[in-house]
Amino acid sequence: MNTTTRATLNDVAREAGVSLATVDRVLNKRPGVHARTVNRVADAVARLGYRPDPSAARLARPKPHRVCFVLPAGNNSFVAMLRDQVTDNLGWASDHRVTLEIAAVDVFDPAELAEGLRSTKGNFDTVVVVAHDHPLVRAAIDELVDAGMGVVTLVSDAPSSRRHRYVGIDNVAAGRTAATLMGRFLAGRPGEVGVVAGSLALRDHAERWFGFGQVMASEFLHLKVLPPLEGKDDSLRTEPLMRELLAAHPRLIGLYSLGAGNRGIAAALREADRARDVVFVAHELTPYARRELLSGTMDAVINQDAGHEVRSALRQALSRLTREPVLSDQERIRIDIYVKDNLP
Amino acid sequence: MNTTTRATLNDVAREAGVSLATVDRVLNKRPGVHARTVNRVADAVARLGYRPDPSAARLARPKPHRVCFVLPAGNNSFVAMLRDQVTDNLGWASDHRVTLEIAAVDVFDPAELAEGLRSTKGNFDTVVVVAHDHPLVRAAIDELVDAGMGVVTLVSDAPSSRRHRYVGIDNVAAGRTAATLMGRFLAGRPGEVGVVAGSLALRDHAERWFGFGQVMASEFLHLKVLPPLEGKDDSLRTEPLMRELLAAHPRLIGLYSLGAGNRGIAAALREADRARDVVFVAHELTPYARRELLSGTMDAVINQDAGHEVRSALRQALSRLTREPVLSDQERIRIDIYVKDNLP
DNA sequence: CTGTTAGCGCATTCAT
DNA sequence: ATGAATGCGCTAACAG
Repeated sequence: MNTTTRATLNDVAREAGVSLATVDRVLNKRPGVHARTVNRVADAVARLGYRPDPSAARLARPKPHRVCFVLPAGNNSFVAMLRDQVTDNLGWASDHRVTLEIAAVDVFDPAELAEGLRSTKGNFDTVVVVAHDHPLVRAAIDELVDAGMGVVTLVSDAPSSRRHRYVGIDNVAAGRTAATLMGRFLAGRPGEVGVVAGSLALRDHAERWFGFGQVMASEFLHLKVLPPLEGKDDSLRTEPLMRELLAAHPRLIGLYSLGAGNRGIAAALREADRARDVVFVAHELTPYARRELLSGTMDAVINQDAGHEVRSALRQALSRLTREPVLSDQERIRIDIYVKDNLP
Repeated sequence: MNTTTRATLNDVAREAGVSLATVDRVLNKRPGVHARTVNRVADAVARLGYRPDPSAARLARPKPHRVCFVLPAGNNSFVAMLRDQVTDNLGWASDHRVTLEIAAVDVFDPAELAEGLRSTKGNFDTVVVVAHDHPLVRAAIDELVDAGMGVVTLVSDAPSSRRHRYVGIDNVAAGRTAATLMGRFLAGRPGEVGVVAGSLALRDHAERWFGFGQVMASEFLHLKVLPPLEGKDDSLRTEPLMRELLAAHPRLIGLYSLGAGNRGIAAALREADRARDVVFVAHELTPYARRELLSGTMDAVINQDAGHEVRSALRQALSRLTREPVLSDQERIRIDIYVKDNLP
């Protein structure tokens, strides 16, 4: 079970018959080393099973890695949770010789996001961004990558950009999960199911809707899914929309809210006195959602753990810089299901 | 957002007007320092907001911390997952100057567990144990604690012992969660619900049963919960039990398996051709449970993440040794719910 | 009771 | 193209 004492850089140097500095050059792929020497060192590394000691590496590193979180501006609860998680990790970051900064941009404006991203160029080693799958944003991301920076997308991906990692959930699967819960909680009752999104132009929202529709159409044919409403993730807009929906659809027995703005939805449900009757499935376990789960207005919440996401983004950002390995198992972001009984 | 450059031990020494060694003595609570000096140093630490650099500390530490995992013997799938997770973390451990060892003992025999625990005394700094809430085991744990070792209970706790931490889920809440899923999936259908445990003498099993009963009795009065069967977590024993149960109860429409031995249960359900009809809720997302979820035999699985548990136990074990802070948020083990759509 | 000193393993000048 | 030397912040052995 024990690993015998690790080989050090010095061991490798001796084994390869070269000096410390040379080994360092080949390990960090710096130029100016003869090909023959490179091989010699590589062999020695392999023979000794050398792995750099991360503690020593950190200690010796003269300047910190700089990472910037580019997060949506505004007072959305989930975004607030992300922001809090970043500040909660300041100590950890400092222990690992990394400095953290947060920038806020308007997510619904791709040009501004792109601009915000570009402005980090040269000032950071890595940027972690809640992206938006839009040409301007993709271009900005690729520009940073070309400049040698690390780019990690968080929560919302830009898959066709050249970002190094995406940290977040599979939103299609999340939509499917919501559908399964909806269908099973409704257990055979026929009727209509409403869907409220923030904006279907947002890739994650579109994906959730897609997954939801997939399962509803194949497994719960007795339920009629209504066309999605778009409330811009804003309670002030979702509330009237929801009020109309309820008035127009007396047979509505289920509601899937795949974005934010849930306070408005809950308010309309209560006003119509249908909060208990309608099965309400939403996303993100905010303090507010927690209360609604306990009150019985919400029946299930699909969640992505903001803390886990921020830590994972940090670990992956670092691993690119230090080539420390990551345990892929630990970095997989789960699709959490919460009901009133398993709240953390 | 940035932390200014951290104060070092040397800064503290200078600020307090003493030497490095004295500061070290104070910080590590070693004896032989005048009370006045202790205060001087403490003040300097506070004034400078000093936090030790964990990398430097690890690098300088001459010998590794030794931690021993005392896990149940046998071929239970969940225990196999725990074991695998320990070996998966060997690299991490080595990076943190800790050595890992695994010992296997028979969980169902408290005397053997106690003996196994005692045998680690002096050979390890910390032991992580899947405990058993039994007087002999509690005594053995307390003995290790008295000897200055760290003790972390994993998955199964011994609450009245003096263990430093418990890493695992709230099993009462897990039972309640199972009941809510059962009740809602059954959605008003009246009938009987069976319960299969490993042994109600095991505290975690008893707690799950308790939580399950709580919710069933208060929220789903149309469902009749049958007395629990005990299958020793063994498919060879659960299968015949289950076969009898099905024969005796044609109105059985739900089954909660709160321990292991699920293969036997599924086999009996299939044999009686009632796998699709009975709502089957079980624990632990083993490779086997995964398949049954996809096949539709199992309807939901309550899980505790073995990887998360092992890493958390490790971090907490280390934090006691190095007094590095832990993010409590990160150490909370979630009660995961899996359906066929959100499988990792 | 308190101070001095020598590394831990690596990154990085500065020489050669 | 390669090597020697210095120091990161801390622990622990050794001197006073």
